[in-house]
Amino acid sequence: MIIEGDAAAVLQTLPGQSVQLIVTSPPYADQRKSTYGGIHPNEYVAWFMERAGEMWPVLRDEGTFVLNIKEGAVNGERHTYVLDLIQAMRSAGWLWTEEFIWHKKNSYPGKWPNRFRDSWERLLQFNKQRKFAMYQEEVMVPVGDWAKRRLNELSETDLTRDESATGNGFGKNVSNWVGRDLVYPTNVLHMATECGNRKHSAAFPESLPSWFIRLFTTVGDVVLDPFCGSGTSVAAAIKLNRIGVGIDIDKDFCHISRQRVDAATLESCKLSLL
Amino acid sequence: MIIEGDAAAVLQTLPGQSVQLIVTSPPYADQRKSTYGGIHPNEYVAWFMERAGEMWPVLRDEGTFVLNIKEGAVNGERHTYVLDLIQAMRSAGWLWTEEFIWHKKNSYPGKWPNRFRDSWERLLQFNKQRKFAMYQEEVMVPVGDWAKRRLNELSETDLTRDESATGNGFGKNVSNWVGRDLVYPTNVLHMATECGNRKHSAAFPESLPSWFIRLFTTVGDVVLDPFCGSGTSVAAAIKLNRIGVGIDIDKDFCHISRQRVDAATLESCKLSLL
DNA sequence: GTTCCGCATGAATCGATAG
DNA sequence: ACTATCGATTCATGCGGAA
Repeated sequence: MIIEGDAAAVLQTLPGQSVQLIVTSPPYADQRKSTYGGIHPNEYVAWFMERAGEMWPVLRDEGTFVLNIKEGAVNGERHTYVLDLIQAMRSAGWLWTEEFIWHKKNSYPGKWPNRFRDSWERLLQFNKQRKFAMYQEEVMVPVGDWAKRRLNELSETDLTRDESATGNGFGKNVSNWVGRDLVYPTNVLHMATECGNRKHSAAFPESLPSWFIRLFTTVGDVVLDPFCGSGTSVAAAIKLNRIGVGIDIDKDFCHISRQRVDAATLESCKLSLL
Repeated sequence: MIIEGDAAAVLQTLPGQSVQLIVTSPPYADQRKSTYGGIHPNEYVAWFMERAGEMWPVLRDEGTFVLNIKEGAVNGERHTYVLDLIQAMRSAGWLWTEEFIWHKKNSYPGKWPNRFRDSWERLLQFNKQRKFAMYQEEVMVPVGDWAKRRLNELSETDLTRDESATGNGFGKNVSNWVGRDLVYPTNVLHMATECGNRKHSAAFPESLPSWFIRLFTTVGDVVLDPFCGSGTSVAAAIKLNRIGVGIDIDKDFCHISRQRVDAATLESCKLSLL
């Protein structure tokens, strides 16, 4: 279900304790001006906390809030509004459980005299209480793929400089996994951004919300994205047989989202027949 | 050179404006109690800032301070002392230029009910002013395989995209790209942790300080590690023909460091004969 | 049906120029 | 002096058409 409107208002219409997972990538400060009007970094925390306050009653006590965000560079310095945001969330009662790293393999190109390309984003996990639902087995990784991916990275990057340490550490580590089928992942996720022919400004890849949906919800749970954009998270939820709810203030985005959601629903129907 | 003592005191004995790069992995809060006495997270910022204040006059104006740190989990939550530390550094006049991510490829296995293995650490870059020394070419990495195809015959896209400029950009572009086999890295570093043959309980791999030493200094510059532990950074500096200075409060660590430094110096001497 | 190749496009950032 | 706009720089990916 896609609802058009400001999350601050729409959230008040949702029933309390109904959502198991909020996973969202809100407009970053001073970004996406064309679609969201661009919130100034200095006003961003107040803007966000107003909406986070409405999310609290909607989220189930054992639910989880995953926030994808990254601060930009201003006057040669990283802006601190994300740090302020974490502190503000804690002051409001949220627990800052974890910070995952999304390593974007295809980051935006460019060259500057004082800085390299920004190739990662934060995935902040907040909870209402220390005990929350987590299904770790759902995101386990086949050991074969794990090893293959690591070896790929080895050849691609400057890891060759790390010969001695890599040789010892990696080899030793591999021997630990021999004989196992599945291993638990870490808090570093490697995924490429979507920069294909979609109309919308490329959000995160569907595999990202999909990962957190499998980790923090089970079939039939409600997944909410209060800034759903083109509906990536909602479509991911539906494909995983969760109930996806998306909110966006932009009419065109809502239209795109509904099309994606319908396509995902249809796909789920077909799969259920097999 | 390895100096035994508390960094707060020893730093006062170093000449001003003498250090081009400070790269260090200080004792983490509430960690390594057996060796450093363990600073409580709530006292950590004050403890650190006292020493950072002594680093300021020692560091050259165009120099850089790279800090390797990661907060642990306390009562199911990530502690916020690193966030507080960044804010405190900025209040003291330091510029928070960048946050690199060190992705530890071979973090130790382990399982917790509410958390995956922590596989990354922060590398905070601070500067005294916006203009600082940076030698980006020294850390370039091999280009991806995609380049071979594309550069065989330069596509029209590159031409048209550069046409939007003044028109002479294209010719420049060709000369820059043809035959290129190296590209600039990103702010995500993939390096394995060093396996624990060292006495130091949290040693980072030598490739890590080595990378920053090549990036932020040139031959003959002074590199300082005020919490040098087993001397990894100092040895790395010497192998790169920089002047390495290490400080540590622990006598045994200083002993180990001196042995490593001597070995590195001897190696440099041998190499210079070739 | 595979594989290969051309191609557009990104949550970017800085410095210079213009108002 | 300070803000707003614009040009320049650059790398990895997935899509669609072609071999």
